[in-house]
Amino acid sequence: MTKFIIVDGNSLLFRSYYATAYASPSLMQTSYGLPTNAVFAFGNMMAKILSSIKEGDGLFVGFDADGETFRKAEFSSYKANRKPTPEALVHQFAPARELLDALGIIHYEEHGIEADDICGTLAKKAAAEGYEVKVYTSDRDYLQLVDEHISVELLKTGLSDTETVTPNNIVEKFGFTPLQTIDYKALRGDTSDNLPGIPGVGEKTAVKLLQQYGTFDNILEHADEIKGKLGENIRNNAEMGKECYRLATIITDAALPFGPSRCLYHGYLSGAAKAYADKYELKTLLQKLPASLAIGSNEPEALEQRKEIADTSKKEIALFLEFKGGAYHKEEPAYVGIYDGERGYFMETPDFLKDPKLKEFLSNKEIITFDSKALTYYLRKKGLDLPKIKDDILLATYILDSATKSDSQSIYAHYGEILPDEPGKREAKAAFLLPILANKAVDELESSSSIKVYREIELPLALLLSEMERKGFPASREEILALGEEAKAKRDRYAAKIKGTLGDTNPNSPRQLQEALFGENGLFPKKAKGTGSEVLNRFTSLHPVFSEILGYRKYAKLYSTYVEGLLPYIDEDGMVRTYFNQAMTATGRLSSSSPNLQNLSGKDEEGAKLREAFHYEDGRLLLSLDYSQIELRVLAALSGSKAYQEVFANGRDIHAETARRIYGKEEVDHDLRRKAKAVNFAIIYGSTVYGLSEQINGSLEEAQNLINGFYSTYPEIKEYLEKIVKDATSKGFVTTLTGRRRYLSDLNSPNYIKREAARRAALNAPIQGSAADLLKMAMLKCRDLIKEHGDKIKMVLTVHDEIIFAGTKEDLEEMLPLLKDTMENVLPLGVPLKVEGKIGENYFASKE
DNA sequence: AACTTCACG
DNA sequence: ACGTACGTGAAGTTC
Repeated sequence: MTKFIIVDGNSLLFRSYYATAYASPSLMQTSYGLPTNAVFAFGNMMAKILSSIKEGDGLFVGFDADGETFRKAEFSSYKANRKPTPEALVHQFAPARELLDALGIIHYEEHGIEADDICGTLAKKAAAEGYEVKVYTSDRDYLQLVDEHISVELLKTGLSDTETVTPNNIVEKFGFTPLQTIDYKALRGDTSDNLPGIPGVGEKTAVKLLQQYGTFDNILEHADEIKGKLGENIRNNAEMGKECYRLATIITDAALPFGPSRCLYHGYLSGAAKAYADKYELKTLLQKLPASLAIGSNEPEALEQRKEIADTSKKEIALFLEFKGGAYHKEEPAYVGIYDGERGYFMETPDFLKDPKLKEFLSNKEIITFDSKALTYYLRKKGLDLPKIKDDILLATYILDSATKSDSQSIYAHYGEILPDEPGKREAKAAFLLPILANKAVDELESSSSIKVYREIELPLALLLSEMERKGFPASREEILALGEEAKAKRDRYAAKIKGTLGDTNPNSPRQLQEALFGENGLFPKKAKGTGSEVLNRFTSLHPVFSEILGYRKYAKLYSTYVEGLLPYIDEDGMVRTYFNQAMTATGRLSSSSPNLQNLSGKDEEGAKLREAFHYEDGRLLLSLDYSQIELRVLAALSGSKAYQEVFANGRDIHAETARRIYGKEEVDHDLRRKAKAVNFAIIYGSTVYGLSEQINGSLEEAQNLINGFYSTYPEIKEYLEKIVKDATSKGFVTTLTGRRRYLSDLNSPNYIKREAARRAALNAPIQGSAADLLKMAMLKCRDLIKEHGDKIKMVLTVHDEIIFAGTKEDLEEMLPLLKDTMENVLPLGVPLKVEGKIGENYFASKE
């Protein structure tokens, strides 16, 4: 029989605190002042539990997430008389969970469910699946779970010992059977939960009544037979007793996002445990942990170099490749690190690539990688078939926390591992650790309900992106060069004019410009600070130099960023190969770099000319499909505002319609529409009244009136935004449609500026992030659709709300309506999505 | 390395 | 009384 240990984390942590709080005159604490007495005792207890199990046994810790539970909702004084949790203990809540992470122990908590319900549900499930379950707790309510396959270890005060309760000894020890635990509580109540039970019924009377009548229900039925004050009390307090009965009943069918099989214990990483012990200065923790369950201290001599791929029967293997500067498009990795299920080793890249076993190796294995987009790009470049990718640590850690730094050093360090500097051994150890890290990361993804985004969106998307990167986006070197000559000439003409007014001032230097324009001896002393276009535009009527500087900037930007900057990236075959960064942004969007193809100018005449230079030479055309106002439609969906949704459902102009409703006019001119548009954007950016007033060049009062008007027109949006901030403040993160999270620790910052910035980010991230989710899902669906239709066209670029395809005119014309339909129906939102598309012979023409 | 500016959604 | 719209990347200057 396989063991399955379940721990009530809250119960153990409280006992740990009180067991040590009185014992030592002053609380244990770290050199930086954090109390650690509870985590110390908690850690010792967990070490003891670890010593009692072996690899493959079940081990799980459940916690209460917060005070808001259904019991509280049903019975307002539930646990109301509890003493407030000591502050020194509160500070140890997070470290206790961190300890479990460091030890590789699965734990879970969920808003609205108590630890009992989580543990109870898991205990019954595990027992049903044939595990021998043991539950550690100090709470006697758990005795109701006891059955043939579930025993309870009651923690004694002081934690020195536990009392084992089984079906065989429960009656002897307590006087009632497991299920009578609930009846007992209905009668006796529970002072610590503030449940009164039946007045006048104590331990003795409760046991006596249960022995006579069996159940609380039966007692009520025979209440008339019970004489005297006792009978009277029972009859008068039956309702309260029933209430207590309900509250004491542990839920054993809670909807948990995981099952027992996810809680099997696979050991702890020595590095992670050490990092934890160091951080909290727990000197004796490590020696108490059973060495037999330690993993990760791979012997350096085991990380050997090999000339050939080693034979292995294992289906899952790990590959780790690192490219200089992350430039996997052009660099060669010096070594390939391999973990084959038994050995961690490394090969020189040429040995790996020319190994006769490579093809078969890749086609038969499932690969765990650090960065599957880089790996698959490289394999494509080498003309190799792509393996099945099982896990990608870079993507997994990004989904777990979008703020994670994406370099291997930081990610391994997060799991307490340090990669050696020595080339070769570094790759070997990194590969060796990948399955362990993947296990942990996947567990965390499951408990944070983010496994779907990871498996169904990000992992498959990596493959699509690597293909897009590899194919490239077409650019004409000659045309860009010609554009550059023009831009350079215009830039220099402006430079000469500026020199006439400002002398040797470098127009590229904001500092020198500031001095020359607004300095003590400048043109307009102290008239403004900063020299951004916003500022300069305000002065254009006073002196020609302001427009000249703006002109200079425009052509300087065009020349340096879009001509000089871009040319080196145009490959021999006329393609530009960008990197789509998939683990970069805070909200879930992609970004593009080296070069950035997501910010090519395109708004004015010069931008048009630039975009015209992006085209094929072989007759293929481009098709651009973009979502119209996707973020505002997402807001309509998320907020549930019927009025806002209707505007889109009726195909109306959202800005004009918002203006009509705010101003209460049938006819709205351009200016009113412009202002309403600003409000719509202000809402999704979480902007303040002041911010909006700046944007519309109006008064604070006008801005306030606009916002008030917006909220009274769409009251659900106001409620939605308030709820976002409230939830984010208590939970510490916001989520998108797919459950993608963004953590915002600064929502509780004492610093006003940081707090407000976090509030705005909290308001925007679900909107921007959900739009990103939709686009990514649409990309995957479009790829599948293209495949179904014979792979005649290719996806080549994506820019936040747009996807660009390439192919012949005929093929694009055939696919356009299908792709448009796929994008518009990517997910039912309760508000229609609108996609506009056009085929053109260059990037500009496909957009106009 | 930090700051400023400006290109995009 | 604070300061002031979200998310990016690249280039140039200044420290």
